[in-house]
Order: sequence, then C-alpha cells, then structure tokens
Amino acid sequence: MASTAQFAEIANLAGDPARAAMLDALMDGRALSATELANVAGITPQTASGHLAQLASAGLILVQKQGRHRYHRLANAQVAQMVEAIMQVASGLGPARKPVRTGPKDEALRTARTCYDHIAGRLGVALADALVRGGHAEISRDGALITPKGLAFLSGMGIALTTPPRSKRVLCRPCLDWSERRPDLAGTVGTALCQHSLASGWIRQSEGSRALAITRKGEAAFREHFGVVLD
Amino acid sequence: MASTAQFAEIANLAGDPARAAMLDALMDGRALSATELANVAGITPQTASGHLAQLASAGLILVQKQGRHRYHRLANAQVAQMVEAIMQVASGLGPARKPVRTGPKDEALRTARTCYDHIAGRLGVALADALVRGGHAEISRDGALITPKGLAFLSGMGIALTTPPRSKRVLCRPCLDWSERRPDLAGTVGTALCQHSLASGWIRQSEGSRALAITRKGEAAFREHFGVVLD
DNA sequence: GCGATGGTTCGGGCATGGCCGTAGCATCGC
DNA sequence: GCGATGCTACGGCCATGCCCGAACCATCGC
Repeated sequence: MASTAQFAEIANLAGDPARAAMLDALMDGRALSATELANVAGITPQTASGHLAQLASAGLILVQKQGRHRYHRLANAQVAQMVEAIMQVASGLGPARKPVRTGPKDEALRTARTCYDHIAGRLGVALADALVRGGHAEISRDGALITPKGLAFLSGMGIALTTPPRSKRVLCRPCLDWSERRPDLAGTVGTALCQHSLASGWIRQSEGSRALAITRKGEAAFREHFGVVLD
Repeated sequence: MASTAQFAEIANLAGDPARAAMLDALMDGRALSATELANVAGITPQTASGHLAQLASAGLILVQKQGRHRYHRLANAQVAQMVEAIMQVASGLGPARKPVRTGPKDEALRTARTCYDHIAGRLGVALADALVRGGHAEISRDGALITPKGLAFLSGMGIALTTPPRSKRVLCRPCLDWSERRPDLAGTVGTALCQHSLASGWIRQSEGSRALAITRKGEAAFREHFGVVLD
C-alpha cells in the first residue's frame, strides 16, 4: 500500500519552488532539456540537475538521452493528473490573496494552452461548450461522454475514437480548467482532439511556453466546425 | 492564475510527513480533533497545532470549534481528489521498492475503507464490478455512468440520484483504487451509495481508522442486491 | 469557585536540504 | 585530434522549518 511516508515523499518533491516550476513547465507534454528547465526554474544547471535526478528517481519524470542532451518529460498521465489536482487546489486560494496579476504572457495562457495532453484555456472550454451545445457531448461535474452523434461528428472530421466494444458511448474525462473554472475535455477524447488540431495546423505550440497559438487556419476551422469564435 | 509559487506552497504543505499523515487520516471524511491528529502523526499536540494552523490558513482543512474541542476536516472534494491523486502516484513506487508489508490492520483497509466520500478497497471495487456486470453502470478509464436501468435499480433500493435535466444518463467519476488498482465509483453516485450503506447499517466506520467493517446485515445485503461475496 | 482536559503561543535547539563554485565526464562540430 | 557545449558530481555555506518544553488561555465537570 501507499504509506504516508511515500505520500509525503511525492508531495514534497512537488513542494519545492524550483521543482514545481519544472513540473509546471513539463505540463505541456513535451520533453525539455535540463538547461531549459533550469531557466524556467530560475536556478543554475547544477542545481537543476540535482532536482531532476530526484524527480527521475521517484518516477515522476522520464529521462531520455539524445546525444549530449537529456530530455525530461512527465512519466505518465497519473503524474499529470496529480499536478492538475494540486494546481486546482492552489488556484482556489489565488484570487483570495492577490487580485490576479494578468500580464500579456498570462493572457496568452488564458486564451489557449496545453494541459499535458489536451487543450485548455478559453479555447478548450469553448470547444467543450460547443460539443455540448451540438448534442455531441454531455458533461457533468463528475464525468463526461461523447454521444453517438458526437462520435459520428468527430469521425467525419477525421478524428477516430476507439470505442469500447460493450458501450455505445465514449466516456471521457472532464478537467476543471483552473483559469476558466469551467470544464474542458481531457482523457482519450481530449488527446485526440488536441493531436488532430496540431496535425491540421489549427494550433501551434509556442517555443518556451505552454501557450498555444491559434493559426488563421485554425480560427476558420474552429468557427466552421464548432461555431467557436474567441473574443 | 495559479502561480507556481502557490502550487509549491500547497504541495509543500502535503509534503511534510506529519501533515501528510493528518491529511491521510482525514480522508475518511470525518472531522477529527487536534489531539487525535497529533496521535496519528506521532507528534506532540503543540506541533500538531502549528501544522493544523498552516493547513487551515491555506484552506486545505476547515476547523469547527465545538466546546473545548476543535474538529478538523478536509475543506472540500477538490482537496480530497488532490490527496487521492498524490496517493495514486505514491502507490506506483510502492511495490517497486518494498515488497509490501501487509499487517492485519492493513488487511482491514484493503477489504473496505472510506475514500473521503465513497467506498474503496475490495468492497468498493466489487460493487463497481457488480454494477457493470448487471448492466447498471459502464466504466472506462476516463469516466463512468449509470445506465437508466441502473438508475431504476438504485432507486428501487431507496437510493435516489438527482438526474441532470438534459441527460438521461447519470455520469459519475471512477476512482482508481490504490490498493486494488481497479476502478471504484466516486462522485455523486459513490457518495450516495456510501451514505445509504452507512444509513442502512451495512457498513460501519471503525473508530480510529479509515477501515470499514461490513456488518452481518451488510454481508447479506451486498450478496442479495449486488451478488457480491468477499473472499 | 477549583482542578482537569483540550488547545495554542513562544523561544531556542537542531537537522534537513537547497544553492552555488569548482571541477570532471560525455558528446558534438570541425 | 581540439575547443565548445550540455550535463553531472562534490564540498561547503546558509536559511528554512520541524520539533519539543514550558507557559498561557479556554472550556468542562463538579
């Protein structure tokens, strides 16, 4: 079983500002090099190296060496979900303490960003809303599903979902967006949607940030397929 | 937005062994006094008091004074879900390091326990399995739902679920059980089932533990209604 | 009222662990 | 080959924060 000691060990790893910044940066699902992570954490490479060793040894991240670089990424979706859950609680005390400082970079993140494997931010929420409005999905606080109609809708767009044999509905996971405080779609469906949007050139990952840029093509696609217009 | 500093602050609170033990103890959803929590954490009351003040000020727990006692409980389901997620990750590294020490107390926890608001352990998993087997529920990795048939089944048992107006299905949240590594039912449905089982005297909360005792009456009820027989 | 119990506050001891400078390995480009 | 770059290992400085003992406040039983 999971002893409280192990519990504390994991939480403690996430509890250091530098490591927290690293985990946050890795939440876009990409693999980052040690120096990149050192930068986002605002520490020297030596220190970062130590932190990364700890995270790796605990199994929170995976390291993949490629030439003289070593790329680090989150180990699995469970870790991502943990980070998500902590962020959820952390955002609860945010507004209560500081009146929310919204810089321009912050604004980009609010508009659209990746959340490990799916689209979050205003775009993510808007897409989820659109699917619900069109009768393609149902979302509640506890869960979400894609209706048969929605399944056809998505597959018509080239997004194929592997349906479990017994069920006619495809269940998916709602993820309470910490900036919008409304649910977006995560899990298998969210991943597929995000992948497809990237592959189609609707959105593009920014270089040093979790922010997503919506391309001109994407603007049109989201409006046409989903009726989504941001701002 | 949730800054990484706030993220680290929250994670750090959960990252201390003493506080971790407290949060774990509070995961049964009950409210415990300061001394009780000091005991489970293995520290003196003074120290516990300090920890509890921190947890309360961060909004992780709520304090309710009653006479000369002060009862502490988890602030909300989000905190519980965070603890759950961390435990999930922590249990991942458990078996890999130690061959798992199963004491008698541990065995009781594995059989049945509360997980904030629902039933976990072998009983929780067995109930979820039974609902699926009977066509009352569908569960996938990403989500779960109660079928109309299941809705009738539960309401026939006296468990009324508030159905969202637009949907005929009741979505619910699967919770990957850390001991069984299989899903049990959380969220609204899980809560209702747990409440009903307690109210009907099918299960009873143990005094100083999260373990649930299955009563003789409960044994019969679970067998009759769900076809569930443990061991 | 008075003792007993539950809880908190304060102060100081002490260990843990984060941080960086220096130095040492690996790999790449040429 | 040789320098440059990415990363890691070691040692020492230093702050954070956990812990307890002692004292103080609140509440209960009587």
